[in-house]
Amino acid sequence: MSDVTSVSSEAEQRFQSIYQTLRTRIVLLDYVPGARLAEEQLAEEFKLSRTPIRRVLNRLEVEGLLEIRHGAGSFVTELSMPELLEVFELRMELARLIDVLAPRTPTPVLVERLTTLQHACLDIASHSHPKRRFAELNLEVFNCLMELVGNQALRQILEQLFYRTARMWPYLLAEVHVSKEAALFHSEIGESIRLLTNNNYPSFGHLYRCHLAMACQRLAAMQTIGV
Amino acid sequence: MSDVTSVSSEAEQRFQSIYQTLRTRIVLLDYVPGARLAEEQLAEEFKLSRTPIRRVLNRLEVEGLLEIRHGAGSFVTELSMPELLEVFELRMELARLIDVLAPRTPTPVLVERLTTLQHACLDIASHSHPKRRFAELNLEVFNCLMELVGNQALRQILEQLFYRTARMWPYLLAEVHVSKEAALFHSEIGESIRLLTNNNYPSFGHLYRCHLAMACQRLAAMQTIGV
DNA sequence: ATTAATATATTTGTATACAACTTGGATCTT
DNA sequence: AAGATCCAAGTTGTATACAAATATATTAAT
Repeated sequence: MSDVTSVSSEAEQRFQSIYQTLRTRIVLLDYVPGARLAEEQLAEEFKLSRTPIRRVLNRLEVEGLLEIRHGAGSFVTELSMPELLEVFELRMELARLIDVLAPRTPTPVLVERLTTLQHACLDIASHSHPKRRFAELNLEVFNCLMELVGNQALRQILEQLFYRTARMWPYLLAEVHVSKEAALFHSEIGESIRLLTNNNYPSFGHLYRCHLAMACQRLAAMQTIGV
Repeated sequence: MSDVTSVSSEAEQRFQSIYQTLRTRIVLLDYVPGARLAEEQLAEEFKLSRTPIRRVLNRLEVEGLLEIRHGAGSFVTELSMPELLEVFELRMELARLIDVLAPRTPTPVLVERLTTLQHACLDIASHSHPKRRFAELNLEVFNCLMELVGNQALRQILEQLFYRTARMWPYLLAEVHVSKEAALFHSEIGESIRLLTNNNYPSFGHLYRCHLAMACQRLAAMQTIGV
């Protein structure tokens, strides 16, 4: 994605920056579901007028992370379990396509980044805000792995869907289970690295699918929300 | 999609109307690749200011149909053969998922609409503008078929990808081949109807995939464009 | 005549004032 | 006191003036 959206104009850079910032805040639950984002307030924070802010908010609405109501405000959307499961199902099927559609050779620097992130998983439990830290690492790992997707259209879709479900971790995960989940994540990254360094990268999609499937099961086991 | 985007506010209705209008114009080549869309001009046409028009243009840019350049204008994107093939490949794989993820039972009214559209295919050749007519019917048939997709996330994605490739028909198809292509389309719709009325709808995705695959082959056989 | 530089016109991006709408509270009625 | 009504404050949507950037035409230099 960042390859496609090659930063061009000044305005585009600003947009991307604010867009990614707000998206991250939503996904990390800095803005919890139901929270209101005031345009004026954001405009002040980013030292801009409402106009460019509105463009970002509109985009986030299209992506399903915001709901803008005339005269009322822009509200972070709620998570609904049926929707989460639906999107997860789709992500699982799409994962298989990673192997089929133009898989990319992992670079050494990618493997190195993954290894760094894997080690960081060990420190999640001792972090000041474990759940948030876990969500952060989840985000970073995802961004790494997306480099393996050669089909740009697929990549864009996977990204969109990821950000639609990524909130579930800090939202649903009980504080007591964070360390267990972190350990699982650590081993998952390890498996990915082993596969990638053994030149089996064209079956990475399969592995990723497995990880998603297991995550989906754990998700379904968590407390029911939404409809 | 039209179920999800349940028309709400006045502004949202206006947006949807203009958005779909412009998208259709691009897909039907009323706006050819490379053409410039002036905000001021569109604002005049729709009796609005530039502000809501810009929202529409931004959305079309995200969908890959426009490229907006500061100080220069908003230009309809060019078609590139590699991108078309890439998106087609993805659409083919996604088609299979229609059967897996919440397939919907076809309603009698849907079958009736399809039958009407099928008959309309016979009149394409004698139409005043055959290629455009063909593209129109292609659009309408697609909208019908999307009713069979129960997974909303999948539906949204299929729609997005469709509009990214739908332009190829009026763009690449030679005038002499329109009647041949129309006949093929006629029989494809026929096959779909037969399948749907035989209560075999859970395998509709497979059939759709076959149709896409054949279309993709014909596409590849057409004159090379882009890179 | 050709080319480079400049100026002007055109177009998109931003800021801002105002309109449309929603929400919460105050006031009045019963 | 409960409920309905109305008003006012606050928020998003739209229109518009201006800034920033680009493209085109003009002019000057070689």
